Amino acid sequence: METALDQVFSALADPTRRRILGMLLEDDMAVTDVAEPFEMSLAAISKHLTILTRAGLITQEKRGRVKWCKLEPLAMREAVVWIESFGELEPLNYDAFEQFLQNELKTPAEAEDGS
Amino acid sequence: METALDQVFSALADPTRRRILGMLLEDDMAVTDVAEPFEMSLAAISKHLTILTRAGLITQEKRGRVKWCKLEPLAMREAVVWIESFGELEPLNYDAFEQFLQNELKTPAEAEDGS
DNA sequence: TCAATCGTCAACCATATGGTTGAATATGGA
DNA sequence: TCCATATTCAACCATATGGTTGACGATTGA
Repeated sequence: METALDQVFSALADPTRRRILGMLLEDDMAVTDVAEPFEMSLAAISKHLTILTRAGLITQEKRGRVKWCKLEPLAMREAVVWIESFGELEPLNYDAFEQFLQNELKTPAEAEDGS
Repeated sequence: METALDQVFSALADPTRRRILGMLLEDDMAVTDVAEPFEMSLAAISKHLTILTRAGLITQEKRGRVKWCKLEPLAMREAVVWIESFGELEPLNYDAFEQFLQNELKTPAEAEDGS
């Protein structure tokens, strides 16, 4: 079984996908616009976007005939946390971790004071 | 051309290699000893170690007939820096994260019932 | 000296990955 | 309605990846 971490790291291992993430930092984008600066087919970019979506690094929402891509930096932070503390995290419960991150992002103040 | 970042991220994308890195956190190890807990051939582990070496995540030094593997955590820094360059990444709430970790590190049963 | 140990190499295999092209499926707008 | 636009699908291709086995070279130690 492929873990979330596997998917995040292998998604980040491709320069095209990292460049796409960098573009999405500016703003949400339509698939066609994401593909525009690349010298490869739209279908190829579409596949890259699927990989980024499965890794949780972006989400895609279809409005009309346009599918908008949005950066989801949460997924990357999981990777950073692993790198920064991979020794201690050995038997990490990823479900609980995900919940922790979700909670923290949703209500930072509440998460801080534990209420 | 494969960048350093490509190599680090794709090296980290494999669970066997992440586990090896975790083992090397404890201490330097001989190739044979690295391979021991895995249910795969020594040759397979040797290949994984080559990949980790090319990514700069470990170094290998041969003393006598034993080749010692040493963790090189600085190589991961480049990856962290790339990820953190994403401005939208809110700084992690380390206090809350610490609490989460403490809870995680208890036995699974304890963590489950929250005691 | 000579067998045992350490680790890699070479050949091979199955599957994954990253790309292509052309057809198909919405949806929007005139 | 009908065409253009947005995106994916399907088939295909070349190469990469992660594993195997068996042979091999280097080194140790009895």
